[in-house]
Amino acid sequence: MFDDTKLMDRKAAAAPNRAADAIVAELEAQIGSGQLPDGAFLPAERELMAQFNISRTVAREAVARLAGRGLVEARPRFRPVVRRPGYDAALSALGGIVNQLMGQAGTVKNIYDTRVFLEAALVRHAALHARKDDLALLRQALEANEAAIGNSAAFYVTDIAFHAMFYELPRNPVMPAIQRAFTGWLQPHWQRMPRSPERNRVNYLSHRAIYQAIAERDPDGAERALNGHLAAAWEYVRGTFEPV
Amino acid sequence: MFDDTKLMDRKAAAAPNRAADAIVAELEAQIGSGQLPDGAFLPAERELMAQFNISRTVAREAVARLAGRGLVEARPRFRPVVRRPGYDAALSALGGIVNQLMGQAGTVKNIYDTRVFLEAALVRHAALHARKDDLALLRQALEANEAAIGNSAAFYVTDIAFHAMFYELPRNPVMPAIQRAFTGWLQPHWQRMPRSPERNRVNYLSHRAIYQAIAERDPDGAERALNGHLAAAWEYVRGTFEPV
DNA sequence: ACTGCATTTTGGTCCGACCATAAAGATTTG
DNA sequence: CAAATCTTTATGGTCGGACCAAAATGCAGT
Repeated sequence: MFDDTKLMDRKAAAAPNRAADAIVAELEAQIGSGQLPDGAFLPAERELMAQFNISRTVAREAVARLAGRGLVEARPRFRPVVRRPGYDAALSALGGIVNQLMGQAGTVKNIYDTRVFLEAALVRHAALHARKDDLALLRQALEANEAAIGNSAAFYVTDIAFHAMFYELPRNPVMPAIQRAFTGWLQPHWQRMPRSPERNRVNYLSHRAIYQAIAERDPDGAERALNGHLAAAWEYVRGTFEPV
Repeated sequence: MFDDTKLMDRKAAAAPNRAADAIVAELEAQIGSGQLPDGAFLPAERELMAQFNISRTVAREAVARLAGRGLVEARPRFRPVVRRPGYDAALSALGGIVNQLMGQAGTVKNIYDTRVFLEAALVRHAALHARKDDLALLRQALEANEAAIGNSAAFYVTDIAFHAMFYELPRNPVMPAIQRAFTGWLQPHWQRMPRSPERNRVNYLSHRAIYQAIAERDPDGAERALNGHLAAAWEYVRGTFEPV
């Protein structure tokens, strides 16, 4: 049709903007409106050129922009795929920067403290509001954790799964996403932590204490148990990245 | 010279990667190590070309990548400036995606609930651990809030400032950043909320109740007051974006 | 219907060029 | 001499065309 739209967009953008901005906005809208459904291929770069009367440079930049925002998944030589963003995608967008932050002193501690703070509130919430089936799932996770004491790799997995229960309980999809983000960021440090069945047993006992406090509807006890558990874990791993 | 470096980089990248990745990694490292201090100019694109034996295309993509991650600030026609990332930069990187998420049903509620959940834990923490000077600051914020009851715009600001105190108290720099992120995301909705001195007074009274509970070292009371306050606020604004 | 090869698409990279503006330098002016 | 103004240069933004390698596709042969 007419490319009046393009010209108008350029003018509408008062500040000296990039040409790609208009394309990004348009594609963004199409993704948001479902016109480009999740999983669909983004128009090929050469198609975008024709559609928007732009050079390939701009088309590529627009796609790169969208990829940076997580709206499309652009693997090196594959057709970019539309990814309707979820909470995980959002949090994972943080990944890069957080990893950079991790290089700075005190960052790991700050992030870990934040996690502890949130999780303390979560166990408290669990103690107050967990339903019977929630408790059953929690117990199940606890038992899986116990069964894995002898296998440090499996223990790590069940450990995370146990903690994950707390994030599931509020039934707010943001919470599990936050947990996945936390574990992802802290994983590199945690994996350097020496593990052993003895150590696993200690952690398991902590988990059990937390579970019992929750089952007894004792928020303070649960919070205390969790804080003790995570404080101990911190002491155990701090040496691995703070060469003080 | 030789483009051996380039070729080697290509090989070093096991998977069929983008050439820009190597440059991104290098610049990232230089930023992290302080070799490129905060506020410094990034090498010009044509310099990067020479330095890394790459085409301008790749140089530009690398810069764009860094800009996407928030490590450099690339305003349209200005030299890109190095920005050592902080917690704010990290969370602001979420902005784009979250805004996209906001278009989906239930997202605002989920994010708001997360905020409420966290803030409840924060007032509880405040009630238990606030020091005298903390309380003084909190009282000060409360009084500023009271003084602004007649001016809705000012009230909005002091409202946020009052809540901000809770995020400051744990002295974990992540918390204030989270608050700024929350307020930034929710702001568009909140601003559509009708405001009035009467409404402001109600909110102020809620704030005062929270403050009093904290001053009395009553975590449960503080949490209850906050939850009531924010639940009421939610009821008040839900109509503005859920056309149910 | 399946397999394996040939063709076409498509993203990745390079090159060279031009423009507009920001930054820097030279020049005029008060 | 300093300030304002003009001129040059540096730099990012965009364009068009080209080539490559890998992915996707089509086709042939079994």
